[in-house]
Amino acid sequence: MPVCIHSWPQAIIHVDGNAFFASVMQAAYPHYANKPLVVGKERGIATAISYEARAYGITRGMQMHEIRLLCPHCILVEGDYELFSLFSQRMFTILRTYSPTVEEYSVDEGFADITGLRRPFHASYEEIGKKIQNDIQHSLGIPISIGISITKSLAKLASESKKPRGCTVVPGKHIESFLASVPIAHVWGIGPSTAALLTKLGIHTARDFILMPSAELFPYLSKPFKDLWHELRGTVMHAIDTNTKNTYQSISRTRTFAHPTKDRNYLWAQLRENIEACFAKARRFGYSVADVHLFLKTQQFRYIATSLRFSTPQRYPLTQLDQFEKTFLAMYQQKTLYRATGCTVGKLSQGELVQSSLFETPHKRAPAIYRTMENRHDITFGTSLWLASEDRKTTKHMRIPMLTVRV
DNA sequence: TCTGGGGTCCTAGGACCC
DNA sequence: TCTGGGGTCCTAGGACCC
Repeated sequence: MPVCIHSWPQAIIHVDGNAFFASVMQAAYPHYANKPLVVGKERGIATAISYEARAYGITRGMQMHEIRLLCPHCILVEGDYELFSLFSQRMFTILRTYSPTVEEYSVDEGFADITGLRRPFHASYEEIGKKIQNDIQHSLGIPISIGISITKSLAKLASESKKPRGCTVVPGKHIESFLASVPIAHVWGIGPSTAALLTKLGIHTARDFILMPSAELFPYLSKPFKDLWHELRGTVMHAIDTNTKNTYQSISRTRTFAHPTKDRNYLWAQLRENIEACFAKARRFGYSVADVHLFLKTQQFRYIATSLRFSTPQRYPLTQLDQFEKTFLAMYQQKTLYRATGCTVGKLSQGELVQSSLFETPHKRAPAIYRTMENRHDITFGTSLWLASEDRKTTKHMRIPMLTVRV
């Protein structure tokens, strides 16, 4: 079976904002332009790194103090996520002036189907790609990389191959030669585990991968990787998904402590905050919650976890507090040092709370209490005071009045 | 990579049923 | 009671992404 089919059965473009968060900050604040800049001050680690800062060897996840050692004059800023979202929306608006079939894959990257646009634009696909790139650069002031090929997976690899400001075109005829230069571990969808497996099979490049016959390869692979094999050979397995994301399968919240701790009250307060945050987000999207997954993470990166299932989906964690606390106490061990807690809620259902079952105590006041909480940011639950006492070392003027809740 | 946070999808295998 | 086979549903956990 030949790998190459026609050069352009369809044309898919991948648009990738280069160092997106850092580039947006540089575009929005001209005095940051062309200077080493790192976003992520609020979390203490590098989230996005401008190309000027990369030259100093700064990498993702690096701590702020390490960054200062490498580059003392580096600008460290907090992320402005509303600003990033605004730039993102404008980037996609520009893309939609070329094609209605656009997928917003994430805040800083997307796909579009540009099949058949050569005639109306009197231009090659490469020229169209460069035009989009220039439009975005001129109106938003941020650099993007472009990849154009015949499937999403190939277009993504194409845009990855040259950053920043690359425009790489891979027609069907050139798939094989292009993929020869792509190490298997760099392929979108191949992680460390699968890369190790494929290497054992003698596959080192993406070209090796697509030239291995399916009869030999597929017994080792699960569905996503079989799909990827087809995508890289030019068969569309992943259509462009134009639906805007407004639903969730799960919502999670986890926080790593500034300092690891054994303190039971502090841990419970932290876990409680994560639970509240998950439910708050769920309510914002109109969800009730049937599954709650709680975990403690030890300093050794071990997870102790428990899942709970409600027969009646819940909107307010307050009504299940006793159960959560019992669960927490069952997981907690005095002598263990913990670094984080977390909560994931799942089995989300739309709509108002249905009638409580016979054996679950209804808490009629919960909605009113939560409405108060959501309108009054200076009020918090009693347990959060433990957070205040622990954080007092670093936070000088934290004001947390207590709301005593009896249910 | 001495390891932050928020997601999705897939699969093996157990439970249960006929 | 034993033996055999097949289907569905669900869950925990793996793998991967930005």
